[in-house]
Amino acid sequence: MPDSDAALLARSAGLSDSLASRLAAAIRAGEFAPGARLPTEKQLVERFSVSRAVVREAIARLKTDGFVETRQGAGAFVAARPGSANFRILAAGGAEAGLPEADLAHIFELRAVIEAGMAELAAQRRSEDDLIVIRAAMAGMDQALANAADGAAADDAFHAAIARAAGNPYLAQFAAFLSQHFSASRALAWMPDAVTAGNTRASQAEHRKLFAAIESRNTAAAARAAREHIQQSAARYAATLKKG
Amino acid sequence: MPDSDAALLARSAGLSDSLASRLAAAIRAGEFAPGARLPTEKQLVERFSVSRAVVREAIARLKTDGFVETRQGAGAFVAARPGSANFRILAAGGAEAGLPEADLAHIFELRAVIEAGMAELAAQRRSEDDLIVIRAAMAGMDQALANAADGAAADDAFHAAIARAAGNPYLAQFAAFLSQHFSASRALAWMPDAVTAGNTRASQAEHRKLFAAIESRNTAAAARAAREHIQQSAARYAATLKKG
DNA sequence: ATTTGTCAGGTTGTCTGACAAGTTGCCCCG
DNA sequence: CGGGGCAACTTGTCAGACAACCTGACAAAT
Repeated sequence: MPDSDAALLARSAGLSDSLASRLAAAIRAGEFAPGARLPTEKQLVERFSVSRAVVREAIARLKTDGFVETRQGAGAFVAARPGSANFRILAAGGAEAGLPEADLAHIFELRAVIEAGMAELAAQRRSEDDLIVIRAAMAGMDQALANAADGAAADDAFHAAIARAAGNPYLAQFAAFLSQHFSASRALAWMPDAVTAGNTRASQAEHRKLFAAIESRNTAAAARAAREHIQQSAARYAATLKKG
Repeated sequence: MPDSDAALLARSAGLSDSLASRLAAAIRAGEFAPGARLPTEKQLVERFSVSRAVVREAIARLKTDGFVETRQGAGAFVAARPGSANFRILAAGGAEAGLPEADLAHIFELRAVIEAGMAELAAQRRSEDDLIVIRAAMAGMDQALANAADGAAADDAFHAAIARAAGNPYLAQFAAFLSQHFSASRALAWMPDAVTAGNTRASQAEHRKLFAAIESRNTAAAARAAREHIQQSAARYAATLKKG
């Protein structure tokens, strides 16, 4: 980071956001080593020609991101493991921008790994109650399919029920976190076009296969079915995007 | 949330932190529905008897946590999926507190799923260069073992090299994120006690098995070996904790 | 009747100055 | 040489002001 920043921060994205990103980048680049002290608020004010309020909001953001810790009277220090407090998918750019296609493939792959592992555990641990909930979600999708209605909610419920059956809250939480990035994919899967094209029907067949494996406690088959479902979903999603 | 808050915020943890937690809790409790508008800064100032700076920092924190979005001139609005922007492991309590034993088991399980999936992909995609790096890390651990030195760094390098070989940056990033919560486990694995007890030697044998599977492109064996390694690590960790 | 332009009020973003609370280092005194 | 205490510095909070922006309503023009 240059000593004095003549090139000011981008005002378009908000001064504090710009400054926060800038400082985070500097920390990631090793410009400030873990444990080292950051410049004081006053110094940052002068260097970036912004008010102290802006600096404080930027620092606050870095705090909640786990990059720095502050001690009143002492200063702000780079955390021992900067930025490791939480896991983000979004590119540094922003929340709105869609992800590049290659990244999307990687995230689908990550999701396949998680869903396969979860299906395996669900096949081991599912209770009878779990089966009831999963069956209900499948019935909901069947009904939506018959009435040409939107079954996205039932789709969500299906995967959530499997996550619950796996009996690991962290795994479930992470699966939910990932699936959030695929709301577009699920919405697309239940659009009229997809239904008439048979995509939705194919998806439902995969659901059925997955459920059968979980019901019969066949862990290997469950993992295979889950992975297959995610991979096919990704393929259908890509195809639909290309057409539309 | 009561209309006027006579019971003020806990000053001990910082006013803005308290207020942020409070608002986040209110959102999670459904008090503010997704898309709904939050009270204005002025109203929050009056309700909680704090300055606007505190309110703004609290809102800023909620923004980076993905709970709210603000539009200048319009107001602050609850996000569509509050709190789903990032994945956290830490309990709501704080960063310092160690996790309960049951949670630790669940996280080990999540880690096993990830490492197994990663090993499988690494077995498919590893290049000759990848093998060289992995071999180097194993040699480093061998040397540390022979000299009774600390091989934790080489241990890290070994797992990082496999993550790299898997060719999926998101998967690697998440694995690194998870492994961060096990620095204590790895440090324990390389303590003198562990070495003399043969734990370290056992771990190294598992590493070797995993490497062999990746080298020979045996995906199933790689997944099995990775899972085994994580499970055994967890068992050794728990045993060491109980003794020490 | 519909559209367009303007305006006023409200809300968030930023600036400025000040004081309180806490830390750190140094000087002076014993 | 050691320790107490003070002074400078830093972060946390408060208060008031203006700028940038959004929203809804009203008036004018088509």
